[in-house]
Amino acid sequence: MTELQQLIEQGQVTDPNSPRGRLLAAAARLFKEKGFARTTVRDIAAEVGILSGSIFHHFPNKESILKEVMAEAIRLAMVELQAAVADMRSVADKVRAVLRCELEAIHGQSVGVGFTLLAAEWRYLSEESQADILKLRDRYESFHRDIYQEAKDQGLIKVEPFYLRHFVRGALGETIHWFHLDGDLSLEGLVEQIYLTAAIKA
Amino acid sequence: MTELQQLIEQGQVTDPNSPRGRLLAAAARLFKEKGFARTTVRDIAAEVGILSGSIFHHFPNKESILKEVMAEAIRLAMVELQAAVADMRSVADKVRAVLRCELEAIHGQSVGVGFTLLAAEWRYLSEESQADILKLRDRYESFHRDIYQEAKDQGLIKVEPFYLRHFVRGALGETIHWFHLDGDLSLEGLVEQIYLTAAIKA
Amino acid sequence: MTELQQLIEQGQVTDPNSPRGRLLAAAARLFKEKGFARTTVRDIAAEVGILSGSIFHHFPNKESILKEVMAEAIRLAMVELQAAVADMRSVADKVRAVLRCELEAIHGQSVGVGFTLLAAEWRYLSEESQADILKLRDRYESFHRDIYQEAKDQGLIKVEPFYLRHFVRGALGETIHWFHLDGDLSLEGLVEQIYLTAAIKA
Amino acid sequence: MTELQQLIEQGQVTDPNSPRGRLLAAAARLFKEKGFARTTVRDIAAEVGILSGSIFHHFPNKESILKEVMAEAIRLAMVELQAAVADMRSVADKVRAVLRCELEAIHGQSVGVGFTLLAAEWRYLSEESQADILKLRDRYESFHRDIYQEAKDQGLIKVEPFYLRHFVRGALGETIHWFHLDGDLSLEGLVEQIYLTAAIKA
DNA sequence: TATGAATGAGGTTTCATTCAT
DNA sequence: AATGAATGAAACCTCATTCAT
Repeated sequence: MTELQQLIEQGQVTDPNSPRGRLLAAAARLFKEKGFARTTVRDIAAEVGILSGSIFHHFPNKESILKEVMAEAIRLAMVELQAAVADMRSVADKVRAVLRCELEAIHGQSVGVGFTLLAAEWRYLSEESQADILKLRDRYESFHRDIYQEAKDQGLIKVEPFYLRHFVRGALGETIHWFHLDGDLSLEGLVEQIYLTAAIKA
Repeated sequence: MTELQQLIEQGQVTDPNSPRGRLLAAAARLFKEKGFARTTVRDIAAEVGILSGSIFHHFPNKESILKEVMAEAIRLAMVELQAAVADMRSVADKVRAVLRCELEAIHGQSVGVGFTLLAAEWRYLSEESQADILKLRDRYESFHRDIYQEAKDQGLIKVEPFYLRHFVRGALGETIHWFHLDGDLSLEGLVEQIYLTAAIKA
Repeated sequence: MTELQQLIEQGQVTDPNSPRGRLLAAAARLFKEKGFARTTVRDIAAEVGILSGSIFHHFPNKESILKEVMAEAIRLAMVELQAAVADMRSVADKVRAVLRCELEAIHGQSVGVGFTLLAAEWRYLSEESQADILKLRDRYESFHRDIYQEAKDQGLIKVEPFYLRHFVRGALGETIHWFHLDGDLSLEGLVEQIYLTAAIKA
Repeated sequence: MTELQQLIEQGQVTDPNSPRGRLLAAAARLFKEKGFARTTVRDIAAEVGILSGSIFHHFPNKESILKEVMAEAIRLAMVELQAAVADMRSVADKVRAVLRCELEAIHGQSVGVGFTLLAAEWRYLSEESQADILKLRDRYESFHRDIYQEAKDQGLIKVEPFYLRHFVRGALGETIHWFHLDGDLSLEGLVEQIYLTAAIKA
């Protein structure tokens, strides 16, 4: 994972082998499984083998864990997105890359499981935290929209990139509820279905 | 609202003017605003002007309020869906009708606000309740898929109805986060954008 | 049940077929089964097919139900005790009669099930109620002690009646936890075992 | 108290000076005074100077406190019973020792006050807890019965040990309601009265 | 950095009791 | 006499957070 190591060195993502990193991973897993509100700090602590009081040496409070999980998920998704598109020449390939990349963030282990939480547990972030995360997220969203704009300029799609991105984000996010990596449809196949649905082939 | 009155008389939906009905409406509103976990029964009770203990004359526990909100939202959405499609002749009109109908359920007041909660607070339902609600929801989903199947049979769309429905549900559900009835884009316009994105016109 | 009818007519015991009487019987049964504290007025009301609020037309509060159950149990036990001894000539027969009589009150249906509660739920009576019930109970206890005094005067037993009555009351009360009417030992046999243990035969 | 220290070291009884131990002692006292149902966890916490929430660091729920009070009372009573009988040679002395020992458990401070609760609050134990405590209690009861069997073998008593033990347990338990250590009758005198009542002297 | 006991506010739920109908 | 909705106090319990060790 070259991108991951790069981010770790830059201090933008916590080393998953550090106590803090293991805490984040455990929290992300539990938040996804049971929801933020139903996950107790005791649960998280138990998951990494420490006592609940010790968590507060690493995070000022429970909410900050959620915030950090989300922040790291976006940072990671962002670099992976850039890397995925970098190799692509045609716009069609770029669109497919972008779709695949987000699906991997949702279903894969690459970004931890934190990416999913962005939608599901958004409400449990304080307003300040929401603002902070929104800034990170905006760059990520712009990147998507820019690709779609390119596609529109080339006549590949008809809808406004602004709308298309919202539709696609919703459609991809929803896959968490019905698509499974080990099912009949492969992730690559899922990309193709989305592509087919939303884009107009030449 | 003829459909509503009909459901009330059938006992499938609580009269919004009854104590229980006002409780459900208040709960739905608060669940949507603050989330199920952050809403206390005291909040709900205060909203309708009773004390928290009195809630338990109407519902056995807090979760059952959420369940009932969801159940009534689906029942109402279902009859509205059927009514909306009933008038339509062409498949294209039917597709537009189901899109508009679901968007109205999400953004309008017609179905209360309970419809939104189906996705957002699903996790807070016990397994038994989830199973019960799923049964209701299955009928609703089948109805959508059947329309899409018709559209596919007539060459209007290319993707499998199963996938398309999931994509559309995700895309429409996501609108809660960015679309507002009093914004630049009308609901009718939103329907058209979705239609344009997902369906291939002749 | 001549004694029962007599008491009913005197107004000392409630007619078991009246609403109030059925309430008392149901309460006694539930108090015995689950304990006073764990029995709700709703439980009692449900048992006789009315709603909880209606109970308070018959009793000022929950505690008064317990008190009345106890009071009627003692009144009934008292007349049965007197009747049982009336026929006996020898002191030995009288002693056996009072033992049998108390065991019947504990295990039989004669006194309702209220007699058992005197010991088990005594604590849940207010001080005033305790004083009232104690007055009733004192007559009952005196009756027992007087028989034992007779037995002592005739050299049948050695211990002071005061102590013996306490010992016997404890021993008989405890039978509720291990003796069952449909077991190997008959009630008559149980009387004999107690008699054998506590009294010295000639 | 050598036996107590021994049990503490074995982890079978909580150190009365530990937080948990003080909690148990306070709970036992309150349960005895007001009954389990009327004693609130706040009461118990206040008694040892902590807040109610802190109780749940030591016990999972209120019932488990009662269970532990009972369990420790039996464990302690058991070792004291064994110690008391160990010194005795004649069966008559053993029987007296056993009676004295149980009376001390009921009236003394030796076993805490938990022993009394075994009878009085038995109902408030869940079925699982009842089963657990019964196991402990069975050993204790067997010990008593074995002594009585010895006495019967030597012609000291006539009744079956099984019945005698039940009678004696009831009689001794009842003393809680009328016998007081600082009254006219000494505990030793009480032992003698019971002995006289139940056993046949040569 | 970790512990673990304690905090203290707040949560859901229970339930005897009231009262207008 | 009965209903049934509401009361309101109080119950048990949860849990993020603190802090001395």
